[in-house]
Amino acid sequence: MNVYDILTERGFIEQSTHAEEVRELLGKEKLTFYIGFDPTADSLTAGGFVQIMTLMHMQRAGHIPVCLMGGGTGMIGDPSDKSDMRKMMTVEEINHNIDRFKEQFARFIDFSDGKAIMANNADWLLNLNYVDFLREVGVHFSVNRMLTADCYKSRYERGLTFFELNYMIMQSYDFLELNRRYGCKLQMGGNDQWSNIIGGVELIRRIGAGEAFGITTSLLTTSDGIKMGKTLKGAVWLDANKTSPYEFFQYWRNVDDADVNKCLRLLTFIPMDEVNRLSALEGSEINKAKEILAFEVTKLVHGEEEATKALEAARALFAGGADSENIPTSEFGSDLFESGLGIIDLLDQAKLIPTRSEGRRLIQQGGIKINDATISDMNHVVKASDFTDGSLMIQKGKKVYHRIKLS
RNA sequence: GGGGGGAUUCCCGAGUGGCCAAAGGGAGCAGACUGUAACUCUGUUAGCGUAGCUUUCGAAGGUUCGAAUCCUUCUCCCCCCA
Repeated sequence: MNVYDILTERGFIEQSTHAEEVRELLGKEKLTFYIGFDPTADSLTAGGFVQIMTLMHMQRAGHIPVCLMGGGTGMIGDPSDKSDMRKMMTVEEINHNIDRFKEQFARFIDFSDGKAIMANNADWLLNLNYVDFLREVGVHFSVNRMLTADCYKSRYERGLTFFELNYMIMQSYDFLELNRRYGCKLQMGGNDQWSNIIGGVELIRRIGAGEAFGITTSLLTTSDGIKMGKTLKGAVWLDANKTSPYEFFQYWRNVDDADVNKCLRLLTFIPMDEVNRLSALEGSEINKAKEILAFEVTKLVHGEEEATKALEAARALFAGGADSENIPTSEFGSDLFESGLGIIDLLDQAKLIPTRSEGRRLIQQGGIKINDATISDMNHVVKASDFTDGSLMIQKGKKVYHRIKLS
């Protein structure tokens, strides 16, 4: 099966510049293609994982992915989808982020024997000669046309700087440069990148550098069209230090019923007939599908061992399973509880609340339980005698469980 | 360069001397209902504490018993004209 068909079937593809031609090309030759990533944070997010899945599908089909780090474009910031200009990042921040990205990519993509390429557009963007660039590249862009692009349209009223207007040109130039360096013929990216991608495709074609294609993929949004991958703590990160495997697992375990199908298609390699069977489950049965979804995604990102731990912890907490070994836990010295520790202090020290006021609020509203008993007094004191076998369970709200162990 | 408008708590957006920690909506959190879902309803959303106190309305000063609201300077943004 042609990888284009696979991507279509799984719902990755949103738009293609030349659907039939690309499909044909992907079926008959080993194609070098690229996806760009802006190093705006020190870890990839759930949204970026869809792009990684795209890379993986393509690599499995024998094509050669180029992971382009936006070391140069990151210094500008993509104006699409941003209501205001993104804050400027320092070179140090950007380089640090790129290093983290590289580590993460290495977990998903095989870079051995030229099976994939890592590139950084800082290599060619930072030393561009302004006049040469304008003469070679700038002449091919019509400002009138650029302004009609969706990503700029929204900015037209709120203001768009020349600085940002150049983003599209730089990204287009990236494609040209990759085309020259590696014979890269295809650029993929999230659907919000459509304008920028067409820019590159047109540039290559106009300059006479041969054929070029673009494909955009589905964004990870909920059925309401809102971006997925956000939690109270911010984004869902792929970095285990920023989002623990358990939290990561729980995020997918809790997606809306309506989003199960999409997540299974985009975030796992589960065969489509199985995906369809799972997402067709009704009522509480669909929880099985969610569990599989959470397990599979966590396995891809954090490995099977961590996924199993997360699954067991979740089952222990929510389904009354026996093994509670993998539940999120903090250890405290037993001397802390000799004379008793205030409930607010405990929540605070276990990092379960951002402020003590939040803790009081939770208690007032009956959102805190210790060993299954609701705590209604905010002056409640937790004593050593509350521990069973040196362990105590705190429940915050309905879904957040945290165990305190004495050390 | 000239003229006009604006900057409010996570976001949007009211508020034009005390009744303002600041309306309303969004989003989040909690409770009820549930399937660790959705919907709906209720509560809640600066901090510390339960007496109240402290910090907050772009920044710094000033007027006043008292300012997010008035004055001065500054920074940034938008619009119109050139």
